[in-house]
Amino acid sequence: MARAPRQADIAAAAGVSQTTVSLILSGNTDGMRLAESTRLRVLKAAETLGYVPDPVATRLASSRNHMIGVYTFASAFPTAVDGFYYPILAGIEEEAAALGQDLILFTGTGGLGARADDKTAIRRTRIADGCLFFGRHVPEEPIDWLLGGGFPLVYIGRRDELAGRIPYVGVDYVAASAAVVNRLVEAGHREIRYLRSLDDALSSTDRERGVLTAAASAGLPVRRIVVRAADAEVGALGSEVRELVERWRGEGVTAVVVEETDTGSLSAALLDAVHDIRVPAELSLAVLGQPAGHPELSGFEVPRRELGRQAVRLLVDQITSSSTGDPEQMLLDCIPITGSTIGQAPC
Amino acid sequence: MARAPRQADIAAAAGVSQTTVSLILSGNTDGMRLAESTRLRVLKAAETLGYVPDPVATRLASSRNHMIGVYTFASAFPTAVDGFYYPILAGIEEEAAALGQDLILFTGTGGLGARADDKTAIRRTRIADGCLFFGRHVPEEPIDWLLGGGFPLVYIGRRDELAGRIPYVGVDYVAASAAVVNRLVEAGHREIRYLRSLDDALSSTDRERGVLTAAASAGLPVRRIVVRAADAEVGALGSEVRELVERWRGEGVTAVVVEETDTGSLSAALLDAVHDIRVPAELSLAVLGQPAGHPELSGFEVPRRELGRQAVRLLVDQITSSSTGDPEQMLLDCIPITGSTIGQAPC
DNA sequence: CTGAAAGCGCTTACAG
DNA sequence: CTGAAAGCGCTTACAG
Repeated sequence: MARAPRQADIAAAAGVSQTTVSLILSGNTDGMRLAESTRLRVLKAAETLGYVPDPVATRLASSRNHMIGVYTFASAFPTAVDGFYYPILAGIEEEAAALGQDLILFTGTGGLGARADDKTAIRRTRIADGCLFFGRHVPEEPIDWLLGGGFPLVYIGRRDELAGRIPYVGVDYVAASAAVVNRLVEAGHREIRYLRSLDDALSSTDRERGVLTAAASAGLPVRRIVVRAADAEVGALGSEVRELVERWRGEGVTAVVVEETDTGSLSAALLDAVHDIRVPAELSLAVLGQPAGHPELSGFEVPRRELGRQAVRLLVDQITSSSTGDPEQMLLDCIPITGSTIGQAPC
Repeated sequence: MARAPRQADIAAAAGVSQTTVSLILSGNTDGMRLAESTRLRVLKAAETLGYVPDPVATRLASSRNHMIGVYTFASAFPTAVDGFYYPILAGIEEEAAALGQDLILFTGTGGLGARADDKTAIRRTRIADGCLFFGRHVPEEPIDWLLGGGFPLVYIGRRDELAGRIPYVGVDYVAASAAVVNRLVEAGHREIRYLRSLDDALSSTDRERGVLTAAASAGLPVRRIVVRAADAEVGALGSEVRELVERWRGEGVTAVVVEETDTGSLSAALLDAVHDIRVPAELSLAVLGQPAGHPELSGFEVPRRELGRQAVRLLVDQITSSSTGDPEQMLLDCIPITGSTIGQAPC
């Protein structure tokens, strides 16, 4: 079939120049006196020919394409942790649609078929007007390169690399975790254990900071127990946690606080381990981040969808204002979950 | 800071022409005798300057940018039906990464902030090398327009619109559904009910065709019961299905086949309705498409991840071969699930 | 062995 | 009121 019509075709049909067509179609007619009849003639011709602007050419000429990138360091759709990432992506898409932005998912291979390194792949994000990054890992060189070039970017999750120059939308895990411990203290718990995974991500260390700070100001030495959740085989992790719980019961522990990780394996192991224990009568349980499908668990929920939405807003702000001020960094509050697994401490 | 380097900058740095840079970087040096030293000098300069080809310009000049679009008619990340779409998207991403393609998610608003119609939004997909479409809806005009222009596209899900000219990757629901009924027949069931939603999508009518055909060839009049699953309020649907099940028990029904829809509301309602019934001793159950989290249900599973993967392969095939032959259309087999909800019919 | 030139389809000063 | 021209950053004949 015939090739797609372009502005030149419309110009020929309407008897004007291609420039005039561009001006009229873009609505950019402010400064010009234009015969209304000409305008209508051009619009009619465009309609008749079925004209659609070529977005590639538009972008090349105008350097805005209303596309924002999403770069994930692993897979954007990891199978093991569906419930974790999906709401974030959903929030990103929702807000992007609301702001009229298309999304480019960078798969990390760099579109070259070859196994490109992060460096090349990350640089490719420049095709978009700006980019969202997420993943635990900050490859400093290419991110610094983008930042230095004034390329708008926003990380999802708090970041302190590159001297704090990375814009991000994170979660206030410190406050939320402290609040959970306070709640336990108010319910009379004094022997509390905090179960966390072997993980140095800020989302983990921030939680720990909140727990330990709250415990300290309540004059309470919370014991921190680290298990190698992420690495452990499921079976091994399960029996490790079961032994822990058994020991704690002997030690008079009345409450356990557990960190939720992206895979949910640690909280799952704990839930399994307390299967025969009456919760909260015999033992209170609190999660720092609620796993999907467990609305009964007391603690807090991570505002994942909102995280995605806010990240898009921040990014689009950056793009449209092109401000070179301080990096935009913000923390979102978690959603407190009352649940039914925190009870009064047994006397 | 300085603008992004382009080929001209490399050319200046290496003391060659921009053409030579383009040739060397694209690896398009077959027909030319090129001093290895020049080649290295250019590559070095590109590396030093941190050159990244502008994909927009590349695309405008060469009509390839290693990006494939994903156009969904609603949201790509609908909240209600996570389990349904997620594996398809995961498959798309996986295969796209394997083939070195980035993904553009078209949000459907057309990138203009304004509420653009499908027509405009769909035409925008032309920015990519090709596009995957999914959704129950085929807006014939813009799709025809893309097809007519030779734009590579693949639908996810079987389509018969536009005189069968739409390339797709679908699922062989007819065969899979027939197999389920055959299995019930072999287990001695004669009074079977088929529960389906009020839905005219091919994925629904194909299932029905399989069920009815298999029943007919077994000499068995399967009663087809249509409930308005999709539209019904959850409560209303629940009680409607509960009444049905009660009636069926009085009629001596020994097996129920239920269609799985994207929201899963119908199978959920059925599971709830048979809560007090011993399955499969008193009643056998089969699902035409297994809902997440119910590995015990007999029937088949839709190969969703594979659907995404194959769609990408077909699309990339189209893009790279630019064949103008018959539309590529393929059906994937479902995965039979033995499960534990089909038993021998009570005598 | 390498470069000057045209062209992809637009936008945007600039000139009448 | 409208158009000729340059330019966005590439690729691709074509010419030496």
